[in-house]
Amino acid sequence: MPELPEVETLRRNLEPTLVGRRFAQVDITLPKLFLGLAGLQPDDLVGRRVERIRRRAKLLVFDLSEDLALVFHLRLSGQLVHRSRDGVALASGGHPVPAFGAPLPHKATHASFGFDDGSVLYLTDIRQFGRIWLLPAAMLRDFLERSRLGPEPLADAFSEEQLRARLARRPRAALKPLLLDQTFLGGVGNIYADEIAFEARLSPLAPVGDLGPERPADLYRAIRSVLHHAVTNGVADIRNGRTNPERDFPRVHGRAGQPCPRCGTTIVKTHVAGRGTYPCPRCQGYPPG
DNA sequence: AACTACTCCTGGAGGC
DNA sequence: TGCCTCCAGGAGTAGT
Repeated sequence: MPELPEVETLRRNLEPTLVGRRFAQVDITLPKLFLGLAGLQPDDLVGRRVERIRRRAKLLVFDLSEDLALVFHLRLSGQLVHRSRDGVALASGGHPVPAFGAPLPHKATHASFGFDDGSVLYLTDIRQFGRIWLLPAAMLRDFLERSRLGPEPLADAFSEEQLRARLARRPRAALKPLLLDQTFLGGVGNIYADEIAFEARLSPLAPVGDLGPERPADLYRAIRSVLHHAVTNGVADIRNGRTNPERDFPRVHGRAGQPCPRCGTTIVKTHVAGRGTYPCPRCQGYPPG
């Protein structure tokens, strides 16, 4: 599930509660989700301290003492919950099912990390697609480069000019598949791709080479504003594809049959790149032609 | 290079 | 109630 805003929110939540803590005990109950590089095993975490928590695209990266790194990818349904020795919620984030306040471990809790203060970090992942990598810090750069992730859309270094240059390299690609391509841009997933296309008033099927001179600027502003808004004001709240009608976000994703918040036209559901896609036919000129 | 289809999984929703 | 199908916020791989 979690896309850039959810992972960034999780990172900000965990930072104050985990940095400085030492691993005391590690329990991996679903072995396939743990990938130790250079022969590292889960128990190699014990005694290591969390020095820093970073994010790259949808990856959550723990820099550890003694030159190790622990990397999480929550994929579709992973969540992390950090609880104190007494079971008090310290921090949580990721996929909201099961509810963050539910008893832990849940039957889908596949890894737990105990710390020196008695607190525990639980990884719960119903669909088992999430992964954890433990690797030497010296391998982290290669590890990240191998996935060829595109630029960080919220970084200062990500400019409109950079976006234009990257669009120019893929002129025949349709907008939504390009936004989902992690080598084009790091961190956008299915919900935010729809929200960005809506904000920019662009069809998810529009070939980006046909946007004309002005629209890339709209797209750039939409990428920045949609992701920034989500990180700042709280993230998407969806349960199994159903939008929570109490919230104004997402504005179009999951809202087939509801009126467009801009023009009132009924939002439709279609499939683009094999993913459920929700455009406003009028605002976004969908379908084209 | 750039599509699609299939794969890894579980579980909730809705049709009958 | 049960059974069935479809769908779900990701991404790697294989085929065309």
